Amino acid sequence: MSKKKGDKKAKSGKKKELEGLSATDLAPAITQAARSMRTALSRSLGESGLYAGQDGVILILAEEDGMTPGQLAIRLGVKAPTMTRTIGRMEAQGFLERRADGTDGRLTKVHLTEAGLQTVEQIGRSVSECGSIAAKGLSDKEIRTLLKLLKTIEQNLQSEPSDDRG
Amino acid sequence: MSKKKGDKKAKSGKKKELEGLSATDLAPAITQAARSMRTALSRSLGESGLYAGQDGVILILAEEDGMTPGQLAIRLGVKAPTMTRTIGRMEAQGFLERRADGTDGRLTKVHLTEAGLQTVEQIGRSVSECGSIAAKGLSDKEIRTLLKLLKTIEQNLQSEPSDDRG
DNA sequence: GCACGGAATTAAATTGTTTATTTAAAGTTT
DNA sequence: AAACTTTAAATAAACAATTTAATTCCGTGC
Repeated sequence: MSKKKGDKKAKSGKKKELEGLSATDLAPAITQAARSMRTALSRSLGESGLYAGQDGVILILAEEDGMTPGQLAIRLGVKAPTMTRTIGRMEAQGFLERRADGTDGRLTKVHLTEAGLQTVEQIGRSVSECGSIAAKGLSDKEIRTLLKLLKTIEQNLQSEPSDDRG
Repeated sequence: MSKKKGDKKAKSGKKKELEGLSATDLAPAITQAARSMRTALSRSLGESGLYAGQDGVILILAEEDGMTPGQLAIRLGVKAPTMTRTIGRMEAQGFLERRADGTDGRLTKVHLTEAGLQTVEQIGRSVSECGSIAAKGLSDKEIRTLLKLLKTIEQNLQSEPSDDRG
């Protein structure tokens, strides 16, 4: 077993369910867990007038103000267009504002407003609280294991951008 | 809050608050993993003309045809309106069809069409493949651990409506 | 006959992706 | 140095998923 490294593809004509015996359940499991997490976070975030997906922007900006949309997108793992629109909404909501970069005309710098700054603590609390609720009953070690596993599969998925046919 | 990275208060846990030292990262980690998974699945599914989120409907219907939208929603862990919309689209795409229940006028039964039936195998392959890609480098035991942890946090989140407003 | 409850749907808001367009800096050629 | 080409960043548009709140429709019960 464990033909992990030097893997040859499709060595047998059968269904070879060996590898997929558990991995098949991975996609549904992650999807559901993320949905639940998103819903919980969304609820908690709602008190500050934010939607799930906006929290990360403020948190990152609170650490380093004046980042560009592109940088934010990379940090948050979303595509640039998503970030553009989210920033637009958050600007309309008054949490942040865009400023043109004086040096490079292509760049846009995103800055937290006073209202945005005031949400930082609440957001941190919401995210932390959701994580704690989700992790209830799990040991510290288990949480770290989960985090590590999650990071691994994320890297696996991102290093395979497209399905190589053949 | 001074829970920065590198904060070395990770002594062997005794207090409950210490659990939160890593749990804070849980929400972002799951969110991102799910995003990557969704993107990968979406790509793989695209070959059959389906979108991520539609696959589960067909898979469930393939096991038990004629379920109601409400039942499907519960099985897939989404809310009823989501299912209504997804079913509507899939019906327009020709993968399934709605039929009124003769006995109870409130119910709608969802049935797979011939075209829908033909996608079942491909979907199974896509889901399985994505799981395998995501799980690359992980042992069987690790995958099972991940699955178990995921299920735990999902149950934790769903049993806690988080309605504690004070 | 009328009120209540459940199932499905509609409405409105947002995130997310892919594809395509605009704008500005940088590089290349003449 | 000027004009053209290429690249990079931000954005716009189209498509889908998801949620909550409100509405419609139907069956059951008072």
